[in-house]
Amino acid sequence: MQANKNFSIAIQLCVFMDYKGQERYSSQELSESVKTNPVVIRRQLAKLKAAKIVESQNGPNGGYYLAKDTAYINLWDLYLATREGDFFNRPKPNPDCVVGANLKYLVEDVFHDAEMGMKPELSAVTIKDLSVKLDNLLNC
Amino acid sequence: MQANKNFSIAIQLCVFMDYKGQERYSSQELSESVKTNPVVIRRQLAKLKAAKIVESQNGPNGGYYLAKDTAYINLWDLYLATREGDFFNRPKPNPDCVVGANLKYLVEDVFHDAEMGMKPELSAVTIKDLSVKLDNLLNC
DNA sequence: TTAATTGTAACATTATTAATTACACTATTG
DNA sequence: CAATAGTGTAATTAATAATGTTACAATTAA
Repeated sequence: MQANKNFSIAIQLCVFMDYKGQERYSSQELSESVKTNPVVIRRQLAKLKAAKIVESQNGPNGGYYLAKDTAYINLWDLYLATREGDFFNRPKPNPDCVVGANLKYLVEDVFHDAEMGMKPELSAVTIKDLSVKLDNLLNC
Repeated sequence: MQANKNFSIAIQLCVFMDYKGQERYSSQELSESVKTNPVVIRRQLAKLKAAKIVESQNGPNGGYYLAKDTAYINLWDLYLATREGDFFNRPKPNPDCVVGANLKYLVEDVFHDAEMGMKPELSAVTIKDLSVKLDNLLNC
């Protein structure tokens, strides 16, 4: 269950689109950056579109592009856009065991709080920050 | 890759051992609580043993037991004990793409910080807290 | 000495994830 | 307005990862 691999892929796609200065990117181009299939990328981008982080244009010369200034796209935005299901997985509730039956209720608050504990750290970093960092990295 | 399901299982095992007041628990008993195979449980418990959270005794009437007062076992302890690999998964570095090749370096700091952002929340909750909460839940 | 237990490796199975194929839909361009 | 290059997404297949199982050695209590 590497659901959160999609989070990293989303980051990579956004940094890629920011760093290269093109107007639009086809799912084919983007898939080469991540080394995967264009359809996989389109599925990821569908989530980012739903979160208003990217937009797309159909037809020839179409493709994807960032919907706003990358100084206003932070990693928490991408985290939420790609998040799915529960943050921490749990075994299925077990009705034959008082603990197994109720674990969900015991941990739901603290799991939620733990997840929210990441928000300040992830919010503090934007795609632009990462592009700049990449630039510095390459000029050394 | 739901590696963190093991975290929930570890919590369940510890609460189970605290809540029921037995001296020892066989992997068989514990596996029934989680509805899994005893060997799976022994593998989890091996990690908790390495972290000095549980101990075990071989032979007849042997089994597992908590190594210390549950007021001194918190969820961050269990998180660390069951943690494996990277917190956020990433696609494999792609040498053919400047972004894909360097993503790791771009995100390692913020991913680490995000993970540490959970520490205060998880440290604040002990196994004893959860046992008490379970008790309250059942007496309503 | 027997039986009940942990410890762990090797293997099998299942479930999840990712890749692929296929094709409808859209929009640009000649 | 036809051809083309793209997105959108469903259905299927393949690959991978997670989990479960078997087997057996080591340990220890009775």
